[in-house]
Amino acid sequence: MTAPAQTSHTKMPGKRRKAQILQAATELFAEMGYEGTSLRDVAERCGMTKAALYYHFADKEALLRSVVEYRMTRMIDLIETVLSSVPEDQPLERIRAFVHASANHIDNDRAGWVVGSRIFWSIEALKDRSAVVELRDRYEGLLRTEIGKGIAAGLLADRDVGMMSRMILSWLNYIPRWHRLDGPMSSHEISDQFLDMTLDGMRPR
Amino acid sequence: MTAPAQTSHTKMPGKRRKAQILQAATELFAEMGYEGTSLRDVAERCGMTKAALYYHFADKEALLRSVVEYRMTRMIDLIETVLSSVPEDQPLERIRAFVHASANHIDNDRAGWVVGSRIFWSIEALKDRSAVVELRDRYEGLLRTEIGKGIAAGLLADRDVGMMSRMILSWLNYIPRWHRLDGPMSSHEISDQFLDMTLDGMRPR
DNA sequence: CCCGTTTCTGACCAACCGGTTAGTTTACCC
DNA sequence: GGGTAAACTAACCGGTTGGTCAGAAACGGG
Repeated sequence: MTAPAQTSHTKMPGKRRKAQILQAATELFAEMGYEGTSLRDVAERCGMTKAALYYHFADKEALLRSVVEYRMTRMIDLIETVLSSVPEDQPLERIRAFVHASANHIDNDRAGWVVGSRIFWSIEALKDRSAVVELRDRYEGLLRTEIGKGIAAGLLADRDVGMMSRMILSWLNYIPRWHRLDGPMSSHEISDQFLDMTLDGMRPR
Repeated sequence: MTAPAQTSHTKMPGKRRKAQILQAATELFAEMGYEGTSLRDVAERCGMTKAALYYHFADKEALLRSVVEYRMTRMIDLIETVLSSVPEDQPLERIRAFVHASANHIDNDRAGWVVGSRIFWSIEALKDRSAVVELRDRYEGLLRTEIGKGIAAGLLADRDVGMMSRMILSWLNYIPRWHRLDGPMSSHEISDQFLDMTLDGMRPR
């Protein structure tokens, strides 16, 4: 439901055009699903022909991969930047920073989040996920590292790191499923509450 | 990767045929996605013609709705049965029973879970979700009720019931994303660990 | 044994899909 | 201002899609 974003009737430099295509594809994939989106739809939203898409991307799968890689890369960069401003020896604060940055990304680029976290992984027949797998591992690794440090420092209980990180990532990924952007709370606040609940537990302390 | 399930070359009574179609559609939707599954695929797996599907179901959307409604109804019945054998005044045990029953269902009918929890809700263009929405509300209501009782009894911290139930449901729904059925742990054990972690928190007690 | 109902088939439809090709327009550099 | 590379278009391809329809086969009760 975003603006058509068609800015001119003339040609565009490759970089800007590619970004525009990625944006349109992101929105459409999130809205209609991968198989539910036709390349004609994508082209039309960019104000050009389907054939022109094939000048920029090899095929539909490459477009999907590009969408996800682009978004994941930006998000990882952002999180690494944010983390670099939190002291190394405060893993709990670093975990909170990780969660906040992810939540902000959910609010700022919901379509991208949907494509990257739900759609991409539900295409069974997709070939060559390797690049995205690597990015996902790096993203999750950022969280796991801090959890490990938290356990070592005695700030977290000595449980399985994988289970702990999966728990955080699961409610993070679940947010767009029920949270409305026009609602009273931002994903940032929500993630804050979830993290407190996860750290302290549901039982009374 | 299940057997063709074609049992006879003759006709079938409506009830049995419908169940067979639902099973085939469930597996294919889970494997290939909704748009990625053609009605010809479904018909072929049932050993009949696509046209015959239209004798049993109005259209593709009705088939999807039936798949999800059928599965949700069975699951709710199962959970209500299980809950009826746990004392009313032990909400924490009842929450655990809810979680276990859901986890068992994830293991026993993974395809159904994928369709009902991931695929169905990601089809933006789907009309008339009302019946499934009602079933989902009833399912979630079972959990919320017990959480509310737990808070009232002082067994749970006085936090928002909605947030608490969403937290449990999020890691429950996230399990099929990373858990392999041939792995060392069952979803039952995993859900047990997650519930402990959710109740006690990640901080040392 | 016949008849009405249930269950199913085969052929067909318009629309749409991802992808290709041959050729055209635009931008930019010298 | 001519040439060259980047960016694009129009037309087309075989194949598939969800959905329809007229009629045939199997079934069950009388």
